Amino acid sequence: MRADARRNLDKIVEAAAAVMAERGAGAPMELIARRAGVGVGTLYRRFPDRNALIAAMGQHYVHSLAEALDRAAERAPDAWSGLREFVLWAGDPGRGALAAALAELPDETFLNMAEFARTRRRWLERLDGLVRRAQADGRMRPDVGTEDVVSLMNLFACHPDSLPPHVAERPARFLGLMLDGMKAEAAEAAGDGPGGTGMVTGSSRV
Amino acid sequence: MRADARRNLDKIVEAAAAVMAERGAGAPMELIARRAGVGVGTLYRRFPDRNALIAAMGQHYVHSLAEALDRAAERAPDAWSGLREFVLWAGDPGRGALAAALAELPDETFLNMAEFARTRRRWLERLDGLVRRAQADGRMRPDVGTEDVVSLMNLFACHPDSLPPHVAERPARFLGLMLDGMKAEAAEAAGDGPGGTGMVTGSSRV
DNA sequence: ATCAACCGGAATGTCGTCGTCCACTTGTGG
DNA sequence: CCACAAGTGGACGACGACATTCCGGTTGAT
Repeated sequence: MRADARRNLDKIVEAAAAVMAERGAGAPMELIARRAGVGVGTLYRRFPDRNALIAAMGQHYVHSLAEALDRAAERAPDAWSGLREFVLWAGDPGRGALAAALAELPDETFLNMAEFARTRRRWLERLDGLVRRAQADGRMRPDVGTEDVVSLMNLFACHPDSLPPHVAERPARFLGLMLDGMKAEAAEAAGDGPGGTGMVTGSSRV
Repeated sequence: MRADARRNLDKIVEAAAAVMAERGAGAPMELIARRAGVGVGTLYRRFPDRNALIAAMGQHYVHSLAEALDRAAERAPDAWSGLREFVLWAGDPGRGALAAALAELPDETFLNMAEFARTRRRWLERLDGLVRRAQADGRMRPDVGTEDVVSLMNLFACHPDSLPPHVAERPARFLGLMLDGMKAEAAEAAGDGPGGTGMVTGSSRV
């Protein structure tokens, strides 16, 4: 691979991440190309179609999640604070938009992404461990679960443009409110809870 | 106005409300027409452009909000439960999408909508009263305010298609979590709160 | 019975985006 | 320094999704 080609590839990946974060998976290819300072032709030679590009983004994304979780877990004084910090970080719309993009991807795209799946699973397991610890510590309600944390993280995972302005401006406020709602102290007195029969069971996004 | 024309008008209004609720303000006019069992021509004769249609929807919407609030307030045993019930009702994405549609409207559209503004103000005042009462009762944290309640209500006010599936399926779970986070018991121990210096001050949607 | 009001939806025009293609430029090995 | 394979950019044709117009046919009211 020629040196300039390599450089362009890097620029494209970077630009794609940025553009998709702010406009979603459907962002015009030309926008991405321009942001990378490159012609559409170049973009299409590297990634034959949009899905190829998104898939490449996915690798990055899931790795960064796993890393962030580990970091939060080891730095925080206890499981619950670690969880809180992580959710606040990961729930930022800019990051979430990429998750949304990945979720829109047709399944075929993932056929040969074994590593992706592996990383994802490991990450989920660690998250689950953290949740259990927080609950064991008596800091977190027992009637919310790992799935809820994941949901929370992905709550605002859509194009920032389609988020109500209140949220786009201060996502952390709402995430914080929900985290407060997950604290042990906030457990319902009677039938006043988050309104469900336990866990959210749908498939998650990330 | 001829009887059949009148009938069609009603059908259009009803269909527009339904379609906009599920597809946002930008929903194809033809879709609305078809849902109403009417040709696009008819739709355009009644409402010269999309904004006219949205404005008409707005009247309905704000009235229904005001009514619902009154209902909740008088039926609930106390201010906090009334608030909770109202938010759960009003925060449903189907309803919220119309609010989003209204918010997208260019300002000129509202020039001659004095009644709209009046109803809106009255509604906001009552909501504020309810919040104060809930706080006075010691059921609601003092560091969240009316604006937050409104934000909450409009949190999921966007086209359901662009909501993460988790949310679209169970909006009440997340609303419930946030409401729990607003309860007095969930107040932060120290710097652990919803992450802000008080109220959200941006302009609200409804 | 008459006719103005009303209707449906085909037709037209616009817009934004995709993905291809090729004439031109540039890095690199000899 | 050269020759040429590798790489580049962006004009271009095709497309699909929509808004809006227009008019021949239909229907309610008198």
